[in-house]
Amino acid sequence: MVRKFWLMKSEPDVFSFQDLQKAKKQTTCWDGVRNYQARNFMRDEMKKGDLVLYYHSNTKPPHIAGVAEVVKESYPDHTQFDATSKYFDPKSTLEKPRWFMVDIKAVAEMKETLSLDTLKNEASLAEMKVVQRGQRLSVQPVTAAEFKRVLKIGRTTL
DNA sequence: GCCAACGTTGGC
DNA sequence: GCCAACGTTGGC
Repeated sequence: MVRKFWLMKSEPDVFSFQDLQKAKKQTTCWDGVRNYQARNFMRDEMKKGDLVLYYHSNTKPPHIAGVAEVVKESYPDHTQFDATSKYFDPKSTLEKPRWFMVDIKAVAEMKETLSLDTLKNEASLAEMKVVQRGQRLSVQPVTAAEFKRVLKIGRTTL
């Protein structure tokens, strides 16, 4: 099995990489994804041991903050069944859950965070989805080369 | 806070 | 199954 690489977006005001580091076992469930494409990546393709670039969106400047690892493969997102949750989905049932999530664990904080500007100015990263205009997907695949390059620019080793 | 880009919903 | 209306994302 080949390890794959991903980028996941989170608003630091909601749940930052530092929050993840402080969390129990430095692990969290990635609840609240309500986009089919992002769900499919989590449900079908993310495997234990895959590595994740943890991206802070909706902040100034937006940036890659750290690296995390998938520690639990997809299972139903419990918030879809919770009527008090803003992620509640009345069309979802226990028998046929619509939304899935994975657990990720903090691995390393970026020694130098990589701003979106930096990413955009990096020719070798021009193909990264996150630098492309209008790209809203909150879970997206990253190539091994891109992942490696990001770590190098961020002076970060695992 | 604005708004462009995109995804989803629902009437027809 | 089309597409207008609406809601959300997320950079700026």
